Amino acid sequence: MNAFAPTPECVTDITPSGEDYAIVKQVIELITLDYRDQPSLENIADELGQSPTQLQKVFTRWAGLSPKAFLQAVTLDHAKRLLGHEQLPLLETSYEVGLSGPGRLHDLFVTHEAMSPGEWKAKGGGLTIRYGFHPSPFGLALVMATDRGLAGLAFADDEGGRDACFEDMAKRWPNAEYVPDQAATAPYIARVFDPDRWHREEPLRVVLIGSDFQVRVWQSLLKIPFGKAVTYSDVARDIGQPTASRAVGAAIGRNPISFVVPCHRALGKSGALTGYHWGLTRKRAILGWEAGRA
DNA sequence: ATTTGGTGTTGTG
DNA sequence: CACAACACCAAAT
Repeated sequence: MNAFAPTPECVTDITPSGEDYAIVKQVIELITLDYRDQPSLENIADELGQSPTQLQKVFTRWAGLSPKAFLQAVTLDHAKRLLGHEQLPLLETSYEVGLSGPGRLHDLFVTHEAMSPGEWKAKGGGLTIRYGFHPSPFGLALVMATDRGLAGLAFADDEGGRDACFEDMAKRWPNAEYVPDQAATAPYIARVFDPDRWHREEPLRVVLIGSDFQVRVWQSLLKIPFGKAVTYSDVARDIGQPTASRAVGAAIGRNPISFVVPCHRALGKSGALTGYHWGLTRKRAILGWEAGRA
């Protein structure tokens, strides 16, 4: 059960226990399934065998958003609104708005640097990657870092999912050396999920380790302003390969630094939420979380 | 509503 | 070096 790594005790406990996450997850699933019926808090609590007040409290603490607000935020209508409340905003224009609009919340102030082609070909050879598991608002998170910055962020579904999660990440750079080091990764977690620190403090350094094409796609995602979304074909157009939307989808799916590189802000052309490497439920949750803070 | 055909890149043999 | 697999999309049933 707990054979993989010692449970983190150095972590600041702003996050709910795994149990809470499990409950919240059910709530989210229920809401997103039945949002058409606009279920009341009572209905939901009934369905899950919880008391309404308790449920309200847990959910709000977890998401910074009441269940009611979340319900509204998460309808398809919301997803479509993200794409642009006027006509479909082409990526260019949303960049304009995102970059030049006064006081507009831009994205995380992330400075990114890609690895050189040589380093990429080495598949992580000669690279030391420190990693650790930490609780996060969206479940247990696996953080990976090199001395040049944050390299990977993934989500594990439950305790048993740790190994699978680590495998999934580690096979991306098979020749790297992996060292468990909670102390090194803890600072990243603290910053990444605290929106107040995104633009004031010094920028977050990340390293994008991937093929040339993938890196271009990820850089394009980083330009999407907070609280906005784009379609896969928008991204394809932005990187100068307008017919490559499918390839873009594949590349987005391999994004190693989830949440930081906002792959959750990529939607299908109709505004429908399409896939997510760590589960559609989590994608909805993240979008809802952002909607509550926009 | 569903199906079908055209896509670019990547991982595998 | 070919080939199947993809978090897609538009056009034709």
